[in-house]
Amino acid sequence: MMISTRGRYALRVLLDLAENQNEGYIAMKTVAHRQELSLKYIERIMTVLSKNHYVEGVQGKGGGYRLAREPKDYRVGDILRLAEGELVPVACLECNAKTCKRADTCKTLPMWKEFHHMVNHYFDNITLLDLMK
Amino acid sequence: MMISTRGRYALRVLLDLAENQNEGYIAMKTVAHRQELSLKYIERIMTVLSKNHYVEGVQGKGGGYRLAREPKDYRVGDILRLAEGELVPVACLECNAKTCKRADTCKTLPMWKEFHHMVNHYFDNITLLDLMK
DNA sequence: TGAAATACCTATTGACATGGTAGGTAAATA
DNA sequence: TATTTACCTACCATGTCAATAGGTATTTCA
Repeated sequence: MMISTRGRYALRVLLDLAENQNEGYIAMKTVAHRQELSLKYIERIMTVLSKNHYVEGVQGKGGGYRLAREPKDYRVGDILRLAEGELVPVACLECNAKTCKRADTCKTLPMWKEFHHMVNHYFDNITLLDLMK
Repeated sequence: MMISTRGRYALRVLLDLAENQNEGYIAMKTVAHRQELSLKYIERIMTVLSKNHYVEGVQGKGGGYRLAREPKDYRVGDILRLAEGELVPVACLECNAKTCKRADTCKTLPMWKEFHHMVNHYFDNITLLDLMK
């Protein structure tokens, strides 16, 4: 599995925020209920999004999260990479993978590389706005 | 991670067999050494390939495996699906996943479906012969 | 005919990721 | 002051991955 719940839930929450943008700050309790997700789990995911300025959080009563930019300025690829770590479908391509000594002669590596590129390109060409339609 | 070692090793072994096709039956001991893979692990992978007639195995001294068809008749997608199980990048799409009750209204599902299709299409359009070049 | 080499079979294991849960603290509002 | 919220840290159950271990059955070759 390449896309886990972390990335998928992050996307769904952001999408929820996007669709209710006019409501201002939205409590995760509300989103959790609407999306039928665990509040605690969402909170963990939002921490990352908040620290990377994908959302703005306000504590206290009446607080919550809201998008930091326009839906059209969120690329799905960025969201997934942030939530999941890297969007790498094959271990050989991980950035911290010690270079395989067979890399020079490996007949499959080019295929994996092209695939990797295709995957990222696919998700980078979809925005939150696209998903709202 | 979507493509694990099982699929990648299966591919490498088949590719090795393809490139040494004229040698007849090739012992996995040889391939394991050439590819720097664990013999025991390869054996487990080959069992599946053998049962599905991707390779023909002969026991005993001088035995080994050989391809059952021409390299051009092996699709990478088929090999990966056989070794890995399914080639599904997102859990919602697994065939045994109980249908999500949000599926009808889910705004992300179409994206996952298209992605899933793209992934399979990509690997189904590559053959062993392509990789040999 | 016996030794060696091979595919084939079953069980086990350590490490790690996944998908959460639990239990709080800090800040803001009503 | 009570309540609501984001924010923080720790923990845990489960499953998958990537092998390893130890054998058996079959075939060839000397």
